[in-house]
Amino acid sequence: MVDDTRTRLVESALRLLREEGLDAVTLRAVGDLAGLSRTAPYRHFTDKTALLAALAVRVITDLSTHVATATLEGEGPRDRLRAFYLSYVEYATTHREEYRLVFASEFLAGNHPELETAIDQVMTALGMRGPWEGTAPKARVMALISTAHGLAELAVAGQFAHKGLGYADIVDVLVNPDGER
Amino acid sequence: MVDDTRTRLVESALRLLREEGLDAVTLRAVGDLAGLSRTAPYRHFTDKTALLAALAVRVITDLSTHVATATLEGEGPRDRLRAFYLSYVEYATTHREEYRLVFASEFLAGNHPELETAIDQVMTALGMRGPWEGTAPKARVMALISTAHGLAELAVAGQFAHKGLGYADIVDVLVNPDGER
DNA sequence: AACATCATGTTGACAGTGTCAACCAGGTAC
DNA sequence: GTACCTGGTTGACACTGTCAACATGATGTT
Repeated sequence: MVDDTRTRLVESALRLLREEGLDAVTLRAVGDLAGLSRTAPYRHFTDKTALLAALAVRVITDLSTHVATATLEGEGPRDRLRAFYLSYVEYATTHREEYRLVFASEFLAGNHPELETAIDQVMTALGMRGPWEGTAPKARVMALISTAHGLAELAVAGQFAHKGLGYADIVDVLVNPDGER
Repeated sequence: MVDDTRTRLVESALRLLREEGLDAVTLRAVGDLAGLSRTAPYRHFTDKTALLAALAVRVITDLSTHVATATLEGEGPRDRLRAFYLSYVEYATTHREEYRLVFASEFLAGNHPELETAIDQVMTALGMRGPWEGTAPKARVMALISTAHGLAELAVAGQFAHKGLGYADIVDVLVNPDGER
């Protein structure tokens, strides 16, 4: 109740993003859907990109919990690694527009500390709960995230289906690099 | 000479992209810089995204040759793998805007077969010339590209520097996953 | 030679967009 | 009771992609 309209704005933006894609997330549309006026977001966000950043924080938190719970279900380290990759990519492909938003160029370039720290926290959380529980140095965590992210983006882009592959095939290679079976 | 103005338009767009960023690549600016009028691009491209797709093809070809030559210099398979990753990420970080363009959402979603096939060719070319020369099945090639791409995007986003790491540190982990030295 | 066609280019106009300035209500503080 | 801040509105602006209409020169056909 404290910041009701602010979250309502973010929620409206999320609905637009999900149902009509990123291009449909316009300040006017967000205001309309929230039952407010076109420039209402300016009372809660300095910028359009600030609104999108807040939205991205929401999305990345969802992604984080989805992956974290799925990863925990793995039994051995290899199982957990596979579960991590699979759940990450699964989320990305079933939430295409949202996933794209998180890594959209505006944030990569821009100064949105709010989002930066959220990404940070999620990354370390994933790394900690990941296959190398607790013992993972930073570089390993980043390698893990890098791979998952690249995988997710190419999967979303349809580069695997395009070649008669599923992303599970790529995950197989990643989990089992030497090809033993 | 055959299609002079078309390539001049692409070249103008590339200059704008490099010097002022993706947002500065507007149809009017491109036309101006090419000494033409605002809507001149419409005689050579159906869309703005079609122009950007042509530009992306140029960029991705550059990236391909850069990585291919660098990779060939590696001596053993591990050296070549490291050279591949390093040169890929190096290109991405020194050509940020261009690299982002190639993987911008419009193309990922859109129907630009021209670009799709260019990506295809480059991918297989890279895979073929990569560390598992010739013998690499499709899934391995895609795993390689996925990792390189994820690495590149996080590097461009500054997620490594942000933690006191260089991308070379991550490459170390990727090339030497078991941490032997 | 005369004419039609087409590729290439131009200007004018239009709907949308992010953004800002100005204004307005209502609650809070002194 | 008056000043002030917060959250909200409308009007306007510059800019964008895009289209329709028009010009013009080259090309080709008869």
